[in-house]
Amino acid sequence: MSATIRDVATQARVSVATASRALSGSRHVSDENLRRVINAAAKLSYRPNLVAAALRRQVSDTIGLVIPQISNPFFPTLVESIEWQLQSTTRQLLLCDSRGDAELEKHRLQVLLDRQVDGIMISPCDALASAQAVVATALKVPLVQIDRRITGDATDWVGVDDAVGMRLVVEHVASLGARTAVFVGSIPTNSSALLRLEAFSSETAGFGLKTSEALLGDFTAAWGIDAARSLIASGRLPDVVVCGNDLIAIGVLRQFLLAGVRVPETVLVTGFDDIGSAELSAPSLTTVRQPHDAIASEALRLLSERLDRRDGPYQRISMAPELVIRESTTQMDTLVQHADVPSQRE
Amino acid sequence: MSATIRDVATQARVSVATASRALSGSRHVSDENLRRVINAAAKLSYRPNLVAAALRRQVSDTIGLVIPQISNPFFPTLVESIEWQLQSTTRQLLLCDSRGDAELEKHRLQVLLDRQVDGIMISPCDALASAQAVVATALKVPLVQIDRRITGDATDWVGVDDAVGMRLVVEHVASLGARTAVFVGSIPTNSSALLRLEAFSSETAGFGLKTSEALLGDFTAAWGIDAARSLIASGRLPDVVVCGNDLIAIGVLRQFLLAGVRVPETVLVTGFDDIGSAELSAPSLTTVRQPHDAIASEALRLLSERLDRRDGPYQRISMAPELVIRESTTQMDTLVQHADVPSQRE
DNA sequence: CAAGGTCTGGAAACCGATTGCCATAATAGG
DNA sequence: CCTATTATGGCAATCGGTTTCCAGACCTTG
Repeated sequence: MSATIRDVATQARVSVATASRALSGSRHVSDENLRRVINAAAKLSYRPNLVAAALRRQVSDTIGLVIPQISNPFFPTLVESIEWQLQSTTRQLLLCDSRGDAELEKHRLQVLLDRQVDGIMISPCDALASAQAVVATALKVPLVQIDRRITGDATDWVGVDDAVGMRLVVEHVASLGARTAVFVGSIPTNSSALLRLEAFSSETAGFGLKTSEALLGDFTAAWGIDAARSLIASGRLPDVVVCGNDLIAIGVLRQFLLAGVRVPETVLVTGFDDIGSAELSAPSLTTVRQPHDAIASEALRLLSERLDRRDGPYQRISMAPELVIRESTTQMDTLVQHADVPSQRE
Repeated sequence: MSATIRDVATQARVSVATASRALSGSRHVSDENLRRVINAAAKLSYRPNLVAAALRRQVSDTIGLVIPQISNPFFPTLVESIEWQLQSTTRQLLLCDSRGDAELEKHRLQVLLDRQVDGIMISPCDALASAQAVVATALKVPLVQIDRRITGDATDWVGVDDAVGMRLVVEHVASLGARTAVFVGSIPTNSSALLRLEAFSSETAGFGLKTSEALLGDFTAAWGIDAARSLIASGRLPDVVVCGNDLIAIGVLRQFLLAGVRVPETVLVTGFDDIGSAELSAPSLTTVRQPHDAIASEALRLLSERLDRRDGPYQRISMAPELVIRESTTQMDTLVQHADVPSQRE
């Protein structure tokens, strides 16, 4: 097997304590011994066993990340930011996908605790059903919620300001002259779904837009397609379809295209998140850009603060998002080319 | 702090050995003692420290996964499959993103080894530059390459059969009457890029398609956009643009749409991978579907086989993909609606 | 009834690091 | 010159489990 610190110590003719100190620099050792230990370690290609170190130090240099679904394209970008920023520390990421199932999520949290993670970042899949487990976990280990959060204010949280994002959207479409709007979102079991829905209601009221009943499903393109189909079937399209996230919006765009409903000429469409395909859809999608990097770095900052001070008041950091205006709310030259295509509906 | 097995033993009035055996079931203990240990553990809400167990058992129940880039939408689906299948074992996933950088990748592998992972799954970012580190790592721990692989046959591998996939594509477009084809792919630094490029050449030759020089960049939509722009600028569009992956194809579609080049009427476009947005693009994309779940389960099977038998011949498992025919190579009713739009070219 | 086997429990070693504590040497201060 | 302080090294405890080894009880079997 591979060399242990005992082998290094023997080879360097010093005690294990000295070898350990020389390698970790935790205390000063004489130049002579330092040199011998370094050489011995190199000669044996010594690599410290991090499991053993974790056991003794009671610090695993590992943080757990629990997300609802990695295949929802919003999360990979977030994971990427987190993973990248972690990489500059010595910490490593233990990834868990809860599949949107609070029971499974609870189990995952338990396993992370058993593995002695130093901290946990979680985007709880359900504002209510996740609450108990998240709170219980937060009592045992530094925990920061990210993006989504449970109801109540039991832990640190960092995410986008959904209300501001929705305001930007509504303000924008109102300025384009939209008078009627409909919200296509997700059933509000998680905080993002709920906050966006609420913000849509209050902002449309504020800007004097007429709304009809929101269509609620889940955060998938498939639901966007269904919703668009019902809207078309209802025979009354609003001026703007405001979607709860980009996936839904892309589904809506897709279905409108198939049905010959022209976007943005006949109806405007907006999304939320700014996932990669938002700028590649046809038409490209006006949406609210989430500041992943900033969210990731704030989350890590909160986590390390908690490591230093386990008590202290909880913080909620909501980051202002940015509106990205694209074709789905703009008359573009290229789309004008198709202006002679007969519209399916008035 | 939380209870240890010593506390449980004391509470149950048995030795730690008995407590351990009762809880793990590694040896039979009397009904009476079993009952007492179970009760004591429940009473103290005992949870075993998995770090300690890992140190003693020399098994961490952790496997490392190294991928080139989590934000490339192909990988999240793969990660999801792996993570999900792992979940039914007791193992956990340590995720590493190499950012397409062989040096970083090497460092990540080293850290995984230091953490005593039981096995590693890696999609090497560079067929040549990754080779040394991958081979060296495979000597120390069971390792299976997944999707991409290094040149040479040093380790187990499981992935899609790129050649078959490309044959399906070429066969399909040839059957639609395409006579000229151009490949838009990635510079062949990784195996997927190389194998698809090579297969394109041989299959087009086999089916008697004329090709012009391949356009090579990277596996991004941005490159697809660039490539499409050059194709248009060159003034001679082929009958079909075969792309190295879906992201590129989506970029190509996007640029063609902007430029008024009609797909599939004027030119056919195909992708590879079948990422989520392939069926949502406009037009939806004909592509080659990767069997993620099968790849993931085979990879895990190979890994456990290696855990049992460290030696033994290396296996390469290539899974046959499936062709998914969509609008980008089919005349669809909805697109016929636009038939009166003047074509931009000839 | 003796000899061998099976079953169960406990003491202690062990995994591989880190670190508290003590001993010794060297240096400084009075 | 003697004491106080600092620098350095090593022994051994420790983290929290698992597992080896041994002992004693009980059971078979010839």
